[in-house]
Amino acid sequence: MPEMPEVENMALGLRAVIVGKRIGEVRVVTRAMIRGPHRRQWRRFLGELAGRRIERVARRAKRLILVTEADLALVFQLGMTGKFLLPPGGAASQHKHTRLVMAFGDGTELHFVDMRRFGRLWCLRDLDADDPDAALEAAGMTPLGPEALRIRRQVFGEALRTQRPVKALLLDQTRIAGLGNIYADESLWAAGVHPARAAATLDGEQAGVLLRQIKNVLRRAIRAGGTTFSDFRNAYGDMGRFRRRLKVYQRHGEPCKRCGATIERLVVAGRGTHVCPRCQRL
DNA sequence: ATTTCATCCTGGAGGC
DNA sequence: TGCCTCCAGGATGAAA
Repeated sequence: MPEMPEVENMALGLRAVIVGKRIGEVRVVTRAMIRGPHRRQWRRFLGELAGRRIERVARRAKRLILVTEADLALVFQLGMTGKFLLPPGGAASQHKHTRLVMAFGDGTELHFVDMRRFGRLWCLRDLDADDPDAALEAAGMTPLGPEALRIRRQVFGEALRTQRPVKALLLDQTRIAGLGNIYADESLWAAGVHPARAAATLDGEQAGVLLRQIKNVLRRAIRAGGTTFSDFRNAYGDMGRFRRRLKVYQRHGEPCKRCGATIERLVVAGRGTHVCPRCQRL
């Protein structure tokens, strides 16, 4: 389940390898993943990529963006299991769940692999890589809130003015963009806030602590290479190292690392939620 | 308008 | 062993 730290690590890995490469052919294996205004003409759009160089690899929240010459852009929304692989054997090692193959002029290949097919690819033109939001919205993508690592305290406070559970707010990409289920649970534990608590009941100090912990958890997860549960790998196939640093996620039945109470699992905002009943009071 | 819920999809887990 | 059912989980669009 790639969240922002996983996508950031994918972007880092890809950037080092594919920026400057010239695209040869793009083969779409699963065309149902194609979105955007050029959906009907996807074959033509992908044909236009041929011969162009990759200029940038960018990230916006959980979306990974490849920008080519002439400002053509491929925006990947990775869903549950989407990932990129740079198979050393090229086409010979195509994976069962490969959905798209980008072949480069030098003979290497980039594979997009997505077992559960929740991943989407938006094809769009005229993307300003320094400020992609306008183009993303024009293409029909859901508008995103501020990046979780960049959101300012006051904006976060305004987002909290709702009776929804605070966890639902953290998962709402239109209010704060980048968190998913793992890092929402981890941030709430670090801040000592119960996920089911109505967001608006946090006072100013608690809101500040929560935001600091969100940024802290995300930064540490990025540095650790992300979290691997079943499926995440970076472009080289390596697993993330953050899993053993997790304090609550998927640790139900085990002791809290802060107080020793038994971690519980419940459902909040329709999602499996992990909480220390002693450290995180309602 | 705001919030919840079903849907998509597959592999793995658990029941019998 | 093997078949069956159930479930996770991000984003979306429909329903409440």
